[in-house]
Amino acid sequence: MSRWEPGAAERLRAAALDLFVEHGFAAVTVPQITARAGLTTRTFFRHFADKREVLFAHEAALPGLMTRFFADAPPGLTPMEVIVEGLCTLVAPRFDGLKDSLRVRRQVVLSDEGLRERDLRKRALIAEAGVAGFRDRGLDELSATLAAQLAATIIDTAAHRWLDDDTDRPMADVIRETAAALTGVVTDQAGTALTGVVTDQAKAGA
Amino acid sequence: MSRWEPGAAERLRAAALDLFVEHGFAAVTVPQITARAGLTTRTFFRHFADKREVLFAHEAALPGLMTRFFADAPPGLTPMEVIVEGLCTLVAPRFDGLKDSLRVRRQVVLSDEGLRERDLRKRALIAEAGVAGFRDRGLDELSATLAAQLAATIIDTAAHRWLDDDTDRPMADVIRETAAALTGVVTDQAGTALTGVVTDQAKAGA
DNA sequence: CATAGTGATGACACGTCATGTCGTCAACGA
DNA sequence: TCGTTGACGACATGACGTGTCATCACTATG
Repeated sequence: MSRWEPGAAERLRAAALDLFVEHGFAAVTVPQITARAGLTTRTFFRHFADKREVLFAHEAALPGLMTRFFADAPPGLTPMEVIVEGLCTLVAPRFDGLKDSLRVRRQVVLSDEGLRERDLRKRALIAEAGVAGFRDRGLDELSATLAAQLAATIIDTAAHRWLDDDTDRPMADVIRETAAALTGVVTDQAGTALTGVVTDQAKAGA
Repeated sequence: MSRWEPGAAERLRAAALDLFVEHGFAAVTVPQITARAGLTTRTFFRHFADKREVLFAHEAALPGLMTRFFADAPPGLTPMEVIVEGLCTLVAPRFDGLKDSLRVRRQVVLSDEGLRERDLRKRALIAEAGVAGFRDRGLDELSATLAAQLAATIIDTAAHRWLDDDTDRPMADVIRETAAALTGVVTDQAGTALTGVVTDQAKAGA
């Protein structure tokens, strides 16, 4: 038997999320969180760098996965194909089936400026990881940077659309639809052939 | 004669930048800044919401300008044309001729996690403003969101490339080049005009 | 000239965040 | 058995950020 109850980090995370939903992020103090989890303030900062991080630690592994997936994707795929495949493979499974809890988390994040900032930093870390992957594929620095930014834009936009959607559409579909729409905007087909193109691609993908 | 020396905000900004360059952002305290500017701590927070904001307040007007420019651009232009014209008109003049001071500022921002976060938040505010403009142009919500994200990606990437460039190339040129490269990545011409390597690999794979 | 209002600043107090340091105690291995 | 490791508690500290009130030049109005 251990001297302390196990799972300190997870208890802190759960306690923090509950309190954030109940009182709002800014109104909750770290001592309140640790009191509910049965720990001390100092222990909170041993597990999380700051009060915000408790809402983002769960996705710490994503950047590394992105780099490897982009770098190892079959040669011959276009950048957009690599992006869509990578996001559907790595990201979509982290969304499907978790819509309710992710909606709660998003509401908390959007309610606080500081949390929005941290959210954007996490997205930027994913993009930086993507740059490394595309560089390993042989893309020049500029193309790799832009491709990684596009990936970040697609996952971000798709995530919001998926969370706003009330059907059970799988995240991978939304990702493909968003990528197609982005191609349309860049090539100036915005709104013209959009609907038809998207459904065809979505059906092909499913 | 005034009771206090005029230009309190500008004095604070200059003092802060000097100290940040000299000691690093984290090592500088607000009382140090205000002491150099001949003011009190409380006055600093009357002019800037927090310690980071002193490095970003100068671009507070950009989002509003972006919204109006995008919304008022001549009808018939494609989204990418609107983006490039808007950025060249509104943003490029804020760069040309200021390369040295902007390089100093970038170095400070990149040296601190918190400043990077704030930087990303400012970019996101520009993107949000862009969405409003494209919506006013008649684009659907998804296309407007993606177009605004593309604009943010282009300005961000172009700014870094311009700062890394040692020639006197005007910012507008870099913006156009970056936009063209982005179109190339999306339509899979990445490297065609740049290296030629990737295209060969793609053709071999396909 | 007198008076009241406005607005930027100084002065002070306070709560929270974040970190450094040291002590405690269980678990583990030689 | 004994030393090491690692998670946590306890305490102290400094900086951040905010609320509140007083001060004093400037301005408008009569």
